[in-house]
Amino acid sequence: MSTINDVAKKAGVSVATVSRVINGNSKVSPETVEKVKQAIAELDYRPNLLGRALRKTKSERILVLLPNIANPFYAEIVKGIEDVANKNGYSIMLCNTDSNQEREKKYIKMLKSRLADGAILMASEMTSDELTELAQEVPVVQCCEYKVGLPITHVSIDNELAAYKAVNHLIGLGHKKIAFIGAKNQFLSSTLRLEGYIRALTEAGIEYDPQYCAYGDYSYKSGFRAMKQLLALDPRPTAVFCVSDMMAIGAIRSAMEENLSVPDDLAVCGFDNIYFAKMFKPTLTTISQPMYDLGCTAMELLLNIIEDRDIETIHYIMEHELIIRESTVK
Amino acid sequence: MSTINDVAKKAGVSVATVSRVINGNSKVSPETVEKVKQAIAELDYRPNLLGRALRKTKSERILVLLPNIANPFYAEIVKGIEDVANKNGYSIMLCNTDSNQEREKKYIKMLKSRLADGAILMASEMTSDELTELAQEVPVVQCCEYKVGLPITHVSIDNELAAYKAVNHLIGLGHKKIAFIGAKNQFLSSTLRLEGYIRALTEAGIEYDPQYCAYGDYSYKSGFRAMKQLLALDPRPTAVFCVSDMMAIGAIRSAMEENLSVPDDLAVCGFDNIYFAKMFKPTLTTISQPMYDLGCTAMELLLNIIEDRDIETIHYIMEHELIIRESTVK
DNA sequence: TTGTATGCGTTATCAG
DNA sequence: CTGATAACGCATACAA
Repeated sequence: MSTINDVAKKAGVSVATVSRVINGNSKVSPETVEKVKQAIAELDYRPNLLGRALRKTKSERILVLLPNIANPFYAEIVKGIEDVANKNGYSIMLCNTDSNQEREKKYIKMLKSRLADGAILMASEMTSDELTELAQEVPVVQCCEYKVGLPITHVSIDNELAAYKAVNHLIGLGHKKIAFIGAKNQFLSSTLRLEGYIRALTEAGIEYDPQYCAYGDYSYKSGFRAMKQLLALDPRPTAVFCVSDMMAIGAIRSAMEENLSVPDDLAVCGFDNIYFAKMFKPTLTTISQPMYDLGCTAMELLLNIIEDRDIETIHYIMEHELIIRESTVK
Repeated sequence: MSTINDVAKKAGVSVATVSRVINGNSKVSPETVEKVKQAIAELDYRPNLLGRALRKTKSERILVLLPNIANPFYAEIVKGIEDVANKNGYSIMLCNTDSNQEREKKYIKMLKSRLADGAILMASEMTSDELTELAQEVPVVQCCEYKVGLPITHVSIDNELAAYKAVNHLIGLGHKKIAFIGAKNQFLSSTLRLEGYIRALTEAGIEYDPQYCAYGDYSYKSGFRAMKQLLALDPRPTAVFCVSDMMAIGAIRSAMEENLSVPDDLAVCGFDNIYFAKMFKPTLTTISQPMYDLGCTAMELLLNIIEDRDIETIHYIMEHELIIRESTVK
């Protein structure tokens, strides 16, 4: 591995000149440029990014922390992040936390030690205090999940309203016994989606009954199990709103096992609009989050913070959409 | 952001001593240790990883290049990689190349500039020459996809045999007109799976007919389209072997649109055993690759290279399994 | 046991 | 336009 020194020697110039040629922001005579470029080519020299980042205290790199790369929902967001990042000369590196606090801590440590210029956090497991402290020290944007009242820029959708609309759709179809499959965790979206569910019921004069609420962890299996439990209820629910598409698909398979037809015996609504939602039979009614745009926006906000710094905290709410398909309507 | 110098001053010792306390491999008196630890805590000091890596020419970091994080197949491999890496004190960072040569180059550049100690490559777009040169310079292991005859350690399954077994299964069910949905790209697995398909046909005395072969890009949509095309053939195929589960699912939906029943009118076999394969109706017959173990093994081989170096090139073939489900057998 | 000095590979400042 | 040199933050050989 050759260094800038080797190049300088070979070209018969100083390292400063080599650096100038590489970075191209000062005047260097055409002949010297030629000599240096030749030497670089011959030695197959590439600047050491560690040295450069150390010197410039800037790495042109962004960390993206996410709980689970297997979730297609995040994959689409990441695409948006990457496109904006690359357009602006940044590279992004994905950090799979597996919802594991220890792993997340390790990546946060890298971030704090300037391995990257900033980070986008999805579904972070950190406490409010930790987050606040982190955001003071390093450019950070939260995407999708966030905590209320923190001085941290975030982008998300209106989860309460989205759930409200989904459940209203089911009510509009004439359903009275509408179940809910949610998630029991520290995430704000979980609370908000439950609240939206309750508000829609209440406004329609339907009593909210916790018995008709079951909880999972967003996965197919947990949705399957939750639905099993709900279908044992008497009277059986005729519709269910799930806070993730994966759980909704699990719920449908659960109903199928009981020889119930979807949507005739059970209407199912999901959340996220992952692309499997339309590959499925029946195709899935769901809330579509603008995943790609969420990613783009998060990255743009982060760039603002990185480049300006003392910009004010922004809470950005993006539009969602109820997509009606076969799982609720024939 | 405080540095080792700040800590040294605050504790009234030299930076060397601070460094010793942090790394804990030399003798330091208990009292000094205490003083230093106190200073570190008060300043909330964390070593700058760039400086450290630059000095040690070792980063304890691994890059994983993959073409598409949205593909659940890779997600599972990554889990294996991460588990082994973490167990050995390494962190891994995911680089999504999007099958884009330019993006891949950028990440390779980071690797070469010692931002990481090594890399695991999945479905690399690099040429044989580029790969060979890279492997000479940096610890590298290829996972799943590789090129024959290169001096680069890799781990994969026997793709030819797997395809052979899958097609043999279809033949065993009595099918004669067996179609193939493959992928036209530079990857060895594409060629090998086609070869396995041909060998199975030939051994069974069925003539190989290129007309019954269509090609896609592993995606749902491309599988859907390819099947449309094959179903227009006369006589219509009664079975199809697809080189990815996503394409197989697309093929099934295509058949459904033509009011064909799977497996009665068309038997479908996929490849990969992504977990959606068993969520689907009908559940999908497929080849299961040991994804998690592939990841673990790739990482272990990489660690060997990193820690020993002039170890010889290893070509590791792992076991696969034909999993028979509803899409081929009632 | 501790401190001094050097170098990892860059870029930036300051002379010339 | 170019060169010498300091500095980024850290770890280590060598001295004390």
